[in-house]
Amino acid sequence: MRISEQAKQENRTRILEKAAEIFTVKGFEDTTTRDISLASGLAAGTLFNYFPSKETLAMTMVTEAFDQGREDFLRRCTGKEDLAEELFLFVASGLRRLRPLRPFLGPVLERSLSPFPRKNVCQEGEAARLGHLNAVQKIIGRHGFDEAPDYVAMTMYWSLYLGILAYWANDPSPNQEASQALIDYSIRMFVQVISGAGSDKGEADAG
Amino acid sequence: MRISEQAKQENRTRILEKAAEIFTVKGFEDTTTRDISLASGLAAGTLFNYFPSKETLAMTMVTEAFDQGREDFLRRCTGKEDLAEELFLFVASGLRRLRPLRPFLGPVLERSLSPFPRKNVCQEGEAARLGHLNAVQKIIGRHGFDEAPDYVAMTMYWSLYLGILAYWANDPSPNQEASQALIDYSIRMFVQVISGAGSDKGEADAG
DNA sequence: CTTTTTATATGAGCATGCTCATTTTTATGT
DNA sequence: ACATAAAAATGAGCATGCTCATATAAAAAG
Repeated sequence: MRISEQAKQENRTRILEKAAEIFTVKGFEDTTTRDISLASGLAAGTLFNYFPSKETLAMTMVTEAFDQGREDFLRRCTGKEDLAEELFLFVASGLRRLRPLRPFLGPVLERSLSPFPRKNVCQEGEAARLGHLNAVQKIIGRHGFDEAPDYVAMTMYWSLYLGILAYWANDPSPNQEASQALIDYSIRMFVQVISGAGSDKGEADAG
Repeated sequence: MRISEQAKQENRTRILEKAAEIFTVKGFEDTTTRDISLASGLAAGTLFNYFPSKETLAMTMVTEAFDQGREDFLRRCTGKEDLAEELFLFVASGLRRLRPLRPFLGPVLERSLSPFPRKNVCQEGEAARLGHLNAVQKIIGRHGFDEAPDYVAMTMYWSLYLGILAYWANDPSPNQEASQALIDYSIRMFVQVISGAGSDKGEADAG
């Protein structure tokens, strides 16, 4: 069978749309790939011609949200914010775009964004993480921290960011205000670290 | 069929031993529950009379390591450490006991310890987290922070701790020295937060 | 218009975590 | 000893993510 480029794009789009719909209603884990295929008018196996895994399919939406969030950020950023303010704006821009995906975000992010070592790393997940961290590094650079933060700082940033996502993903307060304090604290803490606060190592040595 | 209490305990122990062996060689994900059952001299289904899921089976080992780590900590703690030192000792004691499980720890901890919302929460995982956090609270209390840390502080702690575990789980340096810096920084950062450094909220408001 | 080539759709089928009706073994009561 | 009840072992079977040989439709070549 051969299909027009247009039909192919339409299939891909339809899969993403239907998947988002069903994920939202039934959750990520209770939605089967057969559900999605059939709802998209395709056979069970065909879905995997478009996305190599259920995880990648979901992460495609997340990655898109991340990208849009970054664009929003660039548009909203005035350049007059201090480092903490700018990071807050950056994180908030991302969350705003992730908002529609919130009902099924938990299991997806847990699998794909986690820094725990795994066998089959999801490509989209890696890309999302690197893209995000890269943007953070750029922001930091613009604020005059010439020496790039080391692995310690960036590892801590990612840990805190995942914590924010996890908390925010099931923050029951109407507009996720409860998450704001967490974001605020986390960012301020991170800024302190890369500002070199307490940068003498080995104070507590108890190995 | 009815089996002596002794035989039952022996089965349980054998399952745990064999599972650890095979996990270590093949990794968590490449080990099937059938592998474990057969190696333990049991039929495929029998394993699930002893552990409700593969995840719980693995987490049983993790929980045991956590518990032993806590005991070690109490034994090694002199009471003269400052807060950061004591927390460092606590974390190090846990890691020491987790060491044998390192080869297959990644996927297990990712699933079971993650704060991301999921449908089927693993009981052992919840217990491990609460036990750990509880111990941390106690340590903090002993150091004269009467008002218990709020959810923000404890959420941040857990985020940082998971980051430590993830980094440590595949830290290639001979004795995981590279993880020490991360632990050190993370703990010092946490101590700063609960010490009230920058406790005025809402400085960066960009929602 | 026919043939050939190529890209894609298809659904049977596999592996695996887990369930459950059934079978088997032990303990208890007489 | 024997019968009955309780507890645990068993393996067939299910759901589901994913693979792959095959079928099929469009495009290219003749």
